[in-house]
Amino acid sequence: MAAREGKDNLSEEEAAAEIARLTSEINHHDIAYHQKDAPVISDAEYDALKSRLVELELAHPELIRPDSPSLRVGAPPAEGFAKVRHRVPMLSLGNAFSEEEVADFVTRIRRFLNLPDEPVEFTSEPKIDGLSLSLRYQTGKLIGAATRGDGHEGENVTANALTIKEIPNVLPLGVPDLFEIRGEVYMRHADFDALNAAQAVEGRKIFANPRNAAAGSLRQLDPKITASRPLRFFAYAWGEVSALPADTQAGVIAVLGEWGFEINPLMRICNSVDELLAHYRAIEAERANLGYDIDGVVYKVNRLDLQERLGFRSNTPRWAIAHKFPAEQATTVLEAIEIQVGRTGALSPVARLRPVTVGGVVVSNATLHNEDYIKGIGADGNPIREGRDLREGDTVRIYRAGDVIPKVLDVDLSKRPADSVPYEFPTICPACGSPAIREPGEAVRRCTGGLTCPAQVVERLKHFVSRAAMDIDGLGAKQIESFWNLGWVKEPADIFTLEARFGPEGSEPARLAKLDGWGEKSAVNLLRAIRNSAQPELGRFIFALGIRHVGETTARLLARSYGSWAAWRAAMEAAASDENERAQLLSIDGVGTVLADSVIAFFADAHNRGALDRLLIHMNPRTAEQPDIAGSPVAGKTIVFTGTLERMSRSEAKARAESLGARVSGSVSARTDLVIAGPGAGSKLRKAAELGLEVLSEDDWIALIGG
DNA sequence: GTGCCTCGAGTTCC
DNA sequence: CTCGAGGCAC
Repeated sequence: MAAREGKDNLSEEEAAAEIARLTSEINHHDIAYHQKDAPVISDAEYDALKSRLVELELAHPELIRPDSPSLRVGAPPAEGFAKVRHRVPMLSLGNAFSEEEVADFVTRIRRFLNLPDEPVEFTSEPKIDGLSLSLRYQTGKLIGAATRGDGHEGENVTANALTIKEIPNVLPLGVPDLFEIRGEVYMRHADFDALNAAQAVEGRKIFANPRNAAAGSLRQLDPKITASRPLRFFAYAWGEVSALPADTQAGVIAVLGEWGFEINPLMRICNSVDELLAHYRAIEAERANLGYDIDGVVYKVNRLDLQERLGFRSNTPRWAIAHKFPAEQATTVLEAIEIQVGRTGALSPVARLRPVTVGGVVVSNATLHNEDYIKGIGADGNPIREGRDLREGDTVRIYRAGDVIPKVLDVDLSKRPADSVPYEFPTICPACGSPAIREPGEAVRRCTGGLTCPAQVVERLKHFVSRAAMDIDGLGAKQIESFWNLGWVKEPADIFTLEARFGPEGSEPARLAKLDGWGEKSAVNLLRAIRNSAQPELGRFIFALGIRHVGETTARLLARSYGSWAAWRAAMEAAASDENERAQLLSIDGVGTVLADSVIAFFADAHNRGALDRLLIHMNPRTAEQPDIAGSPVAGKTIVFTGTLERMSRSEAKARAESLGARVSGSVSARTDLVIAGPGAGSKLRKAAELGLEVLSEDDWIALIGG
């Protein structure tokens, strides 16, 4: 190994010692900076430590420690923005596109809160079409600004936010110690036009719309450029806070106005669906005169205690919804219908369109969902659009669903070419030629090729490395595609043997670095990221396996229920022949027969087991983290609710129990720890008595969990 | 069996 | 983002 000394001429031992020293020093400063907010060295000194570490790691990749600060999220390379984790996620809102959906939203809330008749108060305000930003104030000073990103992790744009005039750098005395304010950065029409005119004069980029201009301006690496752009900010929400200055949505927002933020003047309080809809129509009528873009109206439950009770679904709050304006439409020609094969073998038709601008974006592809959608048939077998099947050559109306996803709305039959023929959906897989079968009652036609179908295998590999699964930096769909074509990666385990294939200890220079688009640095980074991914969260790992019916949420549910990989795998393999084990799987609230059988079949398959064995040589999924259960009286217990709950709805009770670390099951068994029975409880209560289980009334339960 | 409510799997463009 | 379908309550 002497030949592999770095260009700094340090020996392996010396380099290792220095890396260890740098690591501990940087960790120390990270803590000082992030947790105590009291840096003890200058940023420049800190950066010097970091770059020395990276330099050593580049020279001695074999010495990179899995806990190296250079790998840490939030400590990125100099280019681009640092990542910031949102302590309170920045979720998106559910959407309503019709008055019925708004009425459903209100009904749902009343039902959840168990207030079928009483009015619930809502705020209603325009939905600004900009980009959301979270501003963190500590003792009244702006200490950080982050974009939404994926909702959990955004980009640190503090330096840029500081240049926006409508964002105060300091709040008045007496504000809570910690206050995260959230709102929308946007650009007014007049400012946008002036900016584009100036850009044109200078021969610079013209922005397609105010939203893009605002986004582009905020994400400038040079804050001076951001400062020169006419950005504005409306405050409308908050994230992590040490105290709240009011107990209603409208009350808190009004206080934000007193603190110096711009708040939207069109916010109103509404007491009924009719009032919400009236306000929606009023805003829609004013839309063209506002001077800035909006794309709908947002309704929120006004009382914060009710918001808290309503809580969150996996990705959206239950207490708010965005009522969207109808989407812009455009007409173009459907030039061809092509078929893509997904990881489950699903054949998905995609429309190739003559490019057309819709809502400021050029669209050339659109999803067609499935066979029936092309035929114009709905799920119930009835035509959605009588006689409106889609044919190549047709003139079609398209729109962007939610202003994002292009969709075909319908056909202009008057423009249909005389020689057009109905589209024939293929019955063999275009990727491998195997028969493509449509199960009775299903909408999707699937390739039966399984592992012999190259399209399915590649898509599964892409899924394995995808963001929500293993999330390996530098290894995305494109890289998987090229490694597959080279024959380097045929199954997940191969990802972990890439290192042996092309260095750093193999051939010199690395074979990877010779490929188009790869340099030595990116190769080293990739290998490091792969090594760094060897201990994934169990839930992510289960999701990565790509078992049918097991998505992100279910994977986490399984991880939480079984705790460790070994326990889960053993249980799933046993469940094939052990009825008790299968019953235990089915007893998990949210797991039914289809899901259970899919998982059991996955583990019964010899090829899958072999691929797992090969993969697990290289990795070790982490045992699932339990929810925050400090002081929780029900942590780790299995709970069953039965009968009618009178003080909260069943879904609310379930959500509360889970947030306290309990496992909510749908059926009573010997493994049940606690049964909460309301009036009208029947068979489950009897069974609980037979088994001698602890049974609580709803009042006891509420007392137990503390209100 | 029916009617929610959620989740999974597919998709676009930048 | 939408659609289809799984899971569960009624």
